[in-house]
Amino acid sequence: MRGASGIGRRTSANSDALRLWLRLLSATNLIEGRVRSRLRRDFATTLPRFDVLAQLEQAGGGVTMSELSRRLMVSNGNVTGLTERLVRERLVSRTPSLTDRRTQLVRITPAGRRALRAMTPGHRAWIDDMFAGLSASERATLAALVAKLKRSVEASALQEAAS
Amino acid sequence: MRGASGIGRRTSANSDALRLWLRLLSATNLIEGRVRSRLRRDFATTLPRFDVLAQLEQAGGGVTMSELSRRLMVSNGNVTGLTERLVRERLVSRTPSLTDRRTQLVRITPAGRRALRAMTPGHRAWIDDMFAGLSASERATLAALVAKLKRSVEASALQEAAS
DNA sequence: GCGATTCCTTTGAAGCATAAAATATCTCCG
DNA sequence: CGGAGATATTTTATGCTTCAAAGGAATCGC
Repeated sequence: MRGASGIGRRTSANSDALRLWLRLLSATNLIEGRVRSRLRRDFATTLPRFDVLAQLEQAGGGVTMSELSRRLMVSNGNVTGLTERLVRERLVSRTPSLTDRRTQLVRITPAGRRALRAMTPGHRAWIDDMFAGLSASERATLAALVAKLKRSVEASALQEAAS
Repeated sequence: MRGASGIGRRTSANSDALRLWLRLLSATNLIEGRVRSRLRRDFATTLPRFDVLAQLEQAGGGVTMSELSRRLMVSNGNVTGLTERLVRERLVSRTPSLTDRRTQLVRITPAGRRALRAMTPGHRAWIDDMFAGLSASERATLAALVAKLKRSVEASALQEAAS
């Protein structure tokens, strides 16, 4: 577009990918922002807190800090502060492991489970509303393409790591 | 839309939307994280800084703080600190408007333009690599669906604002 | 002209996020 | 057994982000 002489066939593909990425980012930011502000307004909480509770509930038993970090896709340093605040609010418990003195086991408390249950239906309804403009088949196509994109990104990461 | 009667049929659609959303979020987080760490590693900068420079370059002339806030889709308060740091690094200038004493005009400096030009090709190549697993037609389909999703989200926002 | 309202920006408090270094523990190989 | 490396977690420094509140400045209505 700005390149004068036509860098070649790849120019249009490149711009396509960049534009697509910016569009994707803007759409997810839009959704994420709305979820965040509704969580704040309706439940006086934040998205990371909600995510921690949801992951702990889904995990069932106790989860190590590292495992939580992987599941949330955030750094382990971050997980320390995150659970710290949730422990302070009594929504989560953190106990040393009996078998490995390096690790802590994080669990959702009954209060945490109550809080999560109070939020889940609303949360699901917001998402549903926001995606309502897409038909079921469009959602299926989108899901497949996003899955493929994710594989593509992971492949590109592997390729770079190998060099 | 939240009406009572059709909970039966809508259940699976709901889970679909939620799963799709989580997948979308995880894919964008993956890409964003890679862009962020490469910007840090190769250019010793951050994504928000890059975004500010790119927006200012694209804007051409001076841009008010509010306009920058809208373009970046971040809060006003955030823009203050962001430009603050970039001004300190001499990549951006900030001058009071002559016609409206409430506003500041932010501009990219020659040094900022140089820095941006140094980063742009690499940035575009990363994105291109990460999207390489999708064919041109898949990218086009994805772009169209994301655009439609965005409209859907905006419609849902309007609808809520009206109530 | 003047008051009310709206707009632009900054400030302050809290939280979220990363990377890098420090600490502690575990594991495994010799 | 002992030490080298791997793993789990916290700490530190820095930066990004939001919301809410507050200030000054422009504009609208009269």
